[in-house]
Amino acid sequence: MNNNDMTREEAGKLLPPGAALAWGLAKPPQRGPKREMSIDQIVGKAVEIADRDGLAAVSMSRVAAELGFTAMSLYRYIPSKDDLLLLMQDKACDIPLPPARPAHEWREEMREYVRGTVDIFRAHPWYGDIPIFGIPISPNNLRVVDWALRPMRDMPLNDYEKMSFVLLLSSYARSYGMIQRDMDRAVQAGSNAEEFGGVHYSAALRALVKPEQYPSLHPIVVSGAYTDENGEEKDAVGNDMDFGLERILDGIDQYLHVKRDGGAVK
Amino acid sequence: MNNNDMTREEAGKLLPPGAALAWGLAKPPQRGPKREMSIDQIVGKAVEIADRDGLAAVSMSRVAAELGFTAMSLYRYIPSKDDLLLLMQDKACDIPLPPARPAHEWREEMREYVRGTVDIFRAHPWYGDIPIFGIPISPNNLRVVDWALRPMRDMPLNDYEKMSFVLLLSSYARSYGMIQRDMDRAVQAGSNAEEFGGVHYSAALRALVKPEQYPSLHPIVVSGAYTDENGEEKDAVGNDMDFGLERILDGIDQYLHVKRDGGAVK
DNA sequence: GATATACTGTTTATCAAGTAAACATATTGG
DNA sequence: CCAATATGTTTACTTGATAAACAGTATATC
Repeated sequence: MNNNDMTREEAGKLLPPGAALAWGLAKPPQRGPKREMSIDQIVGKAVEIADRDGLAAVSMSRVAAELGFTAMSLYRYIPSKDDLLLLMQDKACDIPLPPARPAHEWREEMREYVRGTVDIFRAHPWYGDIPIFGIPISPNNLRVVDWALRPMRDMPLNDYEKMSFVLLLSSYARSYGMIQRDMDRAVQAGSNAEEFGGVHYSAALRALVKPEQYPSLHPIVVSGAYTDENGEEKDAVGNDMDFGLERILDGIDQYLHVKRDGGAVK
Repeated sequence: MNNNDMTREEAGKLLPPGAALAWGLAKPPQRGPKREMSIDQIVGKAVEIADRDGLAAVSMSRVAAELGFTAMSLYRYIPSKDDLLLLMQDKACDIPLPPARPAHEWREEMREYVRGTVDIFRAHPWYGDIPIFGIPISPNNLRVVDWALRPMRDMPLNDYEKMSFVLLLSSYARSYGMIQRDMDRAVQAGSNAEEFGGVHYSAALRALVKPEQYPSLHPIVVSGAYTDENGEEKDAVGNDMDFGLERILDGIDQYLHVKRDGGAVK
């Protein structure tokens, strides 16, 4: 099928409106009064509010109010709140990427990708709260996917294998990003009030997680490793994120060897 | 600190109300009229609604109405909607676990865990839509964590290493579960209406994802692997989920070897 | 057994949020 | 110049969570 000669306008119609906006597929209006806002401005303010007060604080009225307009005015720019969320998500992905590395440094390049992704979750704690609608389809989000693929450009892998590795890395990055975010929050809240989750939970869980029902989990709850008290002393092998990540990289590495040498392992 | 002699009641006070309910930490009322509902019944109905019409369809009024009561009556049982969501999540984790395997079959046991987790996402497509509040603290959810730990019971790993491996497996399972869910949806929607995402997007993305801006992603979009058209023909190495999973298992395996043999690889 | 108490489910009432529709006003292509 | 098309605002509707007051009911206690 020859879809390659589809115009950007046509493409815009196939995408959800928010995605079309993110791609800049919107004919600038020819008549009518000058616009007093811009999509960038709106999304920027929304991100600002979410950074400050969380995603739940982002309402159409709040965003509009902080820009000095009424809620309904936003709908002249963005057709729905879901679209605003998509645009926020894409904005959070608008980060500078480090330069490419030589092919043999693929492990380090993958590490950079995972760190960079985790950093998005830390920089914008609300990022992980946006419901996932499906595969990424917005421009900056796709640049991040492209980044994930970059270290594999010279690997003898087919497209599905590459996508599988992207999934491996990105799902780990997401989960770790969320954990990291929660830990950031705990630190912040812990300094202010002693009211935070983890510590309280660990006492409760020790009373509830019985060895009979939870034979494998029990010792880990008792030791405090489950609720992650004393969060630092585990840095023997590198930090927590790196440990899991290196296992993934080892798994990838091994596959490459097997595929090249036909079964033998390094 | 000697937290072990905390009573279940005391523990309940430290947990969010929803979690306390999930653990059954609620003194049955001594006076007043007989209760006409039960928590199980409410949560069951909420799950039923979510299974049928999605998480957004679960409102206090809808749940109450389908049980023949008013919205406010639910608050006599569950203090807030967030608590209801936690209970739903826990209920979805109430699944039968396969019997333990001998230690040397740890790979298969981990596979079973990942498959089982993915199946939760498929059985309850709303499961992944529930916002994550932190680490699991409800009983069935923790049984699943215990399951994940089971294959590691005899491994020479410290608690943090075990938790890292759990994170590795569970984050992969979550991401793959969500993808699988979306694919299930696409199949369902595709048969009814041709209106579904993936296929439409792929045409649009081919027009937008230019090789200059997306050098690594472009070929994959063009081939259709990104939007996952022709979802089957990639079964050369086993199915899609297994491929990534085997890399994780290889990574774990290798670590075990290195740790035992002090650096050498199998 | 009477009654105060602690419950039950209901009714009524807020409040917030998303968004449709109608409106007055501002630009600009023809 | 003016019809057409925008813009931002006002008004209004809907849905959802949940607080508060209420009327009826079972039990503990006297």
